[in-house]
Amino acid sequence: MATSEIRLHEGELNVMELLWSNKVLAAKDISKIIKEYIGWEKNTTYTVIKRLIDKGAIRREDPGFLCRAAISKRAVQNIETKALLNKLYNGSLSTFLAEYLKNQDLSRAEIMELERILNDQRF
Amino acid sequence: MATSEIRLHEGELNVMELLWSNKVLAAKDISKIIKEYIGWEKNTTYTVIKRLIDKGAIRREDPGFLCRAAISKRAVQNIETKALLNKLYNGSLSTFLAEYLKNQDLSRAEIMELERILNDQRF
DNA sequence: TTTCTCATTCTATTCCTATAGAATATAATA
DNA sequence: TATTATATTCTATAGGAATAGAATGAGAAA
Repeated sequence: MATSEIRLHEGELNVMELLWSNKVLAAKDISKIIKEYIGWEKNTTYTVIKRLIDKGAIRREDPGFLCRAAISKRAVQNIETKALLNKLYNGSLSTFLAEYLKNQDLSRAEIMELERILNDQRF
Repeated sequence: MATSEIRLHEGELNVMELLWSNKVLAAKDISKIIKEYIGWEKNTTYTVIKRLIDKGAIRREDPGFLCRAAISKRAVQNIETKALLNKLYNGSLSTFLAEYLKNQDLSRAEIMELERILNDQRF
């Protein structure tokens, strides 16, 4: 169903991030920006935009070849996060967190920050 | 440098999971097990094993075409997790957690479980 | 309206993944 | 040892991703 299955790759996210921060952008402007920041030739960007339209991640509006995100960053985060949890952590956030803490080792301040985040959530 | 860059895909993880739970397995046995559980033809499994050897994720020992994981599950978890955090959460676990809590909504019990995990870490 | 420039689309290459058939080598057995 | 079965390697197809050159179309300027 619609947005629920859209997986985005690194390259595609370059474009989507732009659209998430700017409501609407013309394809030509996207290609200019990406040329400047990432170095892609304009054609590369157009190809990626096309793929994103095909995937349903971008809506095209004419005239002007305006692009608008058709999927929110939040949705993409959910999809990708779920994918990672399923792939390596039994689908479980607790497992994820426990492993993460074991593997990295966070400063006391960082841990407190996480606790604060959890607390905020509590109510 | 060595294991630090190894990205593994769904299909490859099927094989790695087996090696992470069983120290050593002969390629032929892996292919039997995967045939049974996932349905891949043996050749498919051999191809994937080969790729994993090339990538440095599996070490082959002969005679017997024995396979042994050359990268730990923990390392793979780290790599993939870091990739996700960079990709969508500014590389930050706090951002990740905050967003996750906003997006899903966990039961009080689940949140307490997370707090417990954080506390355990504290010392 | 001709020319030029920029925007857009088409086509193509390389590489990786998924998948497996065909071929060969090796081991088991008759 | 000749035969059969199983293990292993080789080769191949389709499809997706990254990347961009070439061709075309449309608007601006002369």
